[in-house]
Amino acid sequence: MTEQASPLANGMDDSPRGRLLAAAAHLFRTKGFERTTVRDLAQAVGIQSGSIFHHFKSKEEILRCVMEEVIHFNTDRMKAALMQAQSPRDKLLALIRSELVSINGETGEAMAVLIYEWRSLSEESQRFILTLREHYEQLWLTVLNEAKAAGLIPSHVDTFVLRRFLTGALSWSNYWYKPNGPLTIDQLAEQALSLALKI
Amino acid sequence: MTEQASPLANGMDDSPRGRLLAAAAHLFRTKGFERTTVRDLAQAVGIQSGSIFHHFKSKEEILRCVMEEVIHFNTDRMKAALMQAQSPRDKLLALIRSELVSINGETGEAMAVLIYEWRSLSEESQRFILTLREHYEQLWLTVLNEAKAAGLIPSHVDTFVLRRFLTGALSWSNYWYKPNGPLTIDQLAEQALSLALKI
DNA sequence: TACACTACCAAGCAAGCGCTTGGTTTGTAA
DNA sequence: TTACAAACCAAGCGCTTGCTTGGTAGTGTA
Repeated sequence: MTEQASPLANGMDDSPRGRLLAAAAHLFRTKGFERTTVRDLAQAVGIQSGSIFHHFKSKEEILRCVMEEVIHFNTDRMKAALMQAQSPRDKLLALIRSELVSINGETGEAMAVLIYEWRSLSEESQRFILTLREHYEQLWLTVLNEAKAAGLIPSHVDTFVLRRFLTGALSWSNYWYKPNGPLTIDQLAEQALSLALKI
Repeated sequence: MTEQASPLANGMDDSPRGRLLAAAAHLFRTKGFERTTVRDLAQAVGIQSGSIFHHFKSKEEILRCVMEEVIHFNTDRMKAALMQAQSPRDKLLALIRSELVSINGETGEAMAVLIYEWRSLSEESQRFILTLREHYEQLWLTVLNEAKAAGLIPSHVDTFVLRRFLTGALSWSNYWYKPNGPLTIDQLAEQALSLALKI
């Protein structure tokens, strides 16, 4: 019977831990992980820097948690979007739209952290996060292969390569797309779909 | 009468300064700018950390010089490639090929630094580097618009958006493409061209 | 009332950081 | 041989970093 209005569900709620994660996503995105100090983070939520370590055992654990939360949340969102779609074309549009919303919507900062702060994770954390991403990527490949089987993608196009092109193209939108600009997310998704399909 | 075999011409030659820039490109790429210390850099070229500041006045200046060198070198390469091409299709392929070589060839590490270490530049350096990039981007837009006029790109596709999709798609290859893998740069360029064109 | 638990503060430690300083070596050329 | 600049070393300064420590206020439970 619990209500959850927060964009990141159980992960970034109004608890002290949740507020720390939300502030971390913002600071890691704008300043970068290395340039963000635990003192910056503490100031952002109004506590002393030492108090952070009551909630997380290290600065790196905060980074890992931000990434973990955003993967879980956006994988769920993508699955939900996929369930609403029937045709291969609609399914692919759903994936593209979903990923663009992840990148440019409320979870955009955390997504940018996931994509661009990878190096700052320990090797152990990298392996952990990678296993979470694999499931997400499998959904993409399945839909792309369906679209190819349906003749929407030319036979000479490699779907692995296509997915990687799309990963780059869509994630890059984080650097230039302005939600309040002349282009809506839906229009952007249509442009991306016409990039992926030959029709 | 001077001969230049070095990939980065006058910028990253065998001078102490050139060796520092080459080592910096490698370290900034693999560890990130912030995680790379001047002591790391000094060790890589076999000098004391303090001696670095005989060649550069700050660590940030080293980053700026790496970016400056790689832009100059790759803009020149792209112009040369463009001169060899005639048709709009060949021109676009030349641009794509040239950018993929920049990203995955000898200048790959420096290109990755240019793309992903942007935030570590001072605002003043950002403005400076941005003016260098503008010329490069103008070449791209001209060719894309020619291709659109020739009917190679559908009229509903925005060439600004297309260029940004391509920027992301091509630069992302730095993260996954393996030069010694099953795919050659030329094959990758063909896949990217078939992404951009509807033919 | 006693106990346990969460959340936090105030203070500071050990290590690492970019960078400076004063002086020494090395190569070049008159 | 002398002169001079480029290249470099050895030492360390002042500061910031992530994190630790010992203790306290507030809240819920028995």
